Amino acid sequence: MLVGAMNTTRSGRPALTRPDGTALRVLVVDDDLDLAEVLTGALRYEGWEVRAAGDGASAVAAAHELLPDAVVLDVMLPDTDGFAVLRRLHEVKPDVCVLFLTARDAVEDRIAGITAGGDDYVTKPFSLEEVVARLRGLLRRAGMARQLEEGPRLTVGDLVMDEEAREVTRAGELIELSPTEFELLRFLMRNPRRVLSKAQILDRVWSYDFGGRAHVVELYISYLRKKMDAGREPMIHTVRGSGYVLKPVSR
Amino acid sequence: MLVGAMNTTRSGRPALTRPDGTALRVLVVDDDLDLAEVLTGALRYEGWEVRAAGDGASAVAAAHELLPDAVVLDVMLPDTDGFAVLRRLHEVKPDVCVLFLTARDAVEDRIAGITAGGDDYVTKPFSLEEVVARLRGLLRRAGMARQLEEGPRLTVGDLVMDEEAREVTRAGELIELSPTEFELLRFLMRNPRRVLSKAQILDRVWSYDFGGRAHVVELYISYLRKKMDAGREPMIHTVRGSGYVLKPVSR
DNA sequence: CGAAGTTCTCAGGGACCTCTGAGCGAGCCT
DNA sequence: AGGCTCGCTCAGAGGTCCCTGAGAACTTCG
Repeated sequence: MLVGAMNTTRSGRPALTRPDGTALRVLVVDDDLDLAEVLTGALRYEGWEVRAAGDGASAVAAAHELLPDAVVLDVMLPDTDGFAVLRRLHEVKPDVCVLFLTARDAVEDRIAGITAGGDDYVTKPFSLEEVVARLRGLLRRAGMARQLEEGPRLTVGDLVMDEEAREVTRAGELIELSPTEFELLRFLMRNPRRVLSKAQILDRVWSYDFGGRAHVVELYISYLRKKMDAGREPMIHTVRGSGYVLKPVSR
Repeated sequence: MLVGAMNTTRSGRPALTRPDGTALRVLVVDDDLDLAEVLTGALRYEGWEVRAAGDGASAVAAAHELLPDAVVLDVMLPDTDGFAVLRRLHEVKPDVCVLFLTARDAVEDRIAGITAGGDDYVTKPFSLEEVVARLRGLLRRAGMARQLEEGPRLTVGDLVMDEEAREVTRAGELIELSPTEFELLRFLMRNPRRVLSKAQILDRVWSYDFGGRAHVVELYISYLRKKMDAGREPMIHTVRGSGYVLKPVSR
């Protein structure tokens, strides 16, 4: 397979790109360097151009250089608060999308209003899948992202996921999923025909501070199978010793 | 699907545009920078071109550059009062629409006199849904807005809302709603088939200074259900862990 | 000034979700 | 085949999320 001519993610999936076909630019702002590192890696994996900053001042400086399409912004920063940074960022680039990171307890507090513009937020601890999904949603709605293949729906064989309505159907039949089941399936559907290890799944779908064991993944795969593969040709396959694959039914 | 060619809101809804198809231009004038930021974000989210100014002098200057179709104008400004600014604005652009922001106990007489010309006002603290709705109404009545799709009524399945008459019917049957219930339903109807989190709903429907808990949203959803879903196929669905969706009944 | 309506707080209870533990079966190796 | 590892599933504890009734504070209106 030839890549290089086309904008692709490191995972081989087609990337969301800017209208001119270049990579989307994202700025990550968090004073927790480990977390910033993880986020940066995950977003690069999506095929985006990423820069990181550790405080409000360097965030504004970086924004001047990068002119990012989106910013992932920790509300609690050492030097300034989210509102101030947001204002400065909007001065630099008025149409930038913002995804806020916030502690769970702070939600009721000050976030109300910040996100009112159509921006979004996730509460710590979050899963990488969630951050990526929210960011994709923001960029898509902002019209900054040009779709190469996928629409707001994810499709694998007769399995269809509407991320906005949080609805999943198989062969037209509605499948009800719990939040964790939904995120697990989303991760699988975004990586069809690819074996995903239990460790990979844990890293992506579960919160970064989850200490649990791989057994949970087996359990949730089991739940998913019961709900979507029951009485049908199975789409989720076990690769013993390696992990799981989601495949459209072969014919 | 290609976006960008067409004028759409960041929410994906079709936008109100100027007769020539370009984005409507709005000027926000308020010395509370946080509030101005929130308003700016919310109006951009509607697909409009927005600029902000913090005092009367810079408002007039910005108006010269932007030539706005509408102005959101705080009556209390640090340098001059709103009425003086209004006169200057009318010199710059005689047909501009004005939405006043005013404290609840402000002298309603003078406001009434000014708004008699067709302009409108909202009292602080307000909800973003209300500001957006008033502004849409103003622009529509002034003939500045070209309708792309929606008229003054919103329709989801057999549920119909006439925004101007403040009337809601389901299957032709009139449903009486309190002001808050009405705004909540309006927000839901403007985002059908889309899961809205309680935080999002709070941000849009409740006043920006409302410190209450997400619990209120549950309560009002409960009220709405009692009034519009009672004895019928339900249209409001709970998505546990995520929020609520409004969906037309069949499929 | 009383009555009706509206908004919000509080608390109980129920439904659902997540994860643990254990038993069992299936595959793999020698 | 036997023994081992790996994966599947059941059952259930504990926790979280959500719904709803009751009522207090406030506003509006007659």
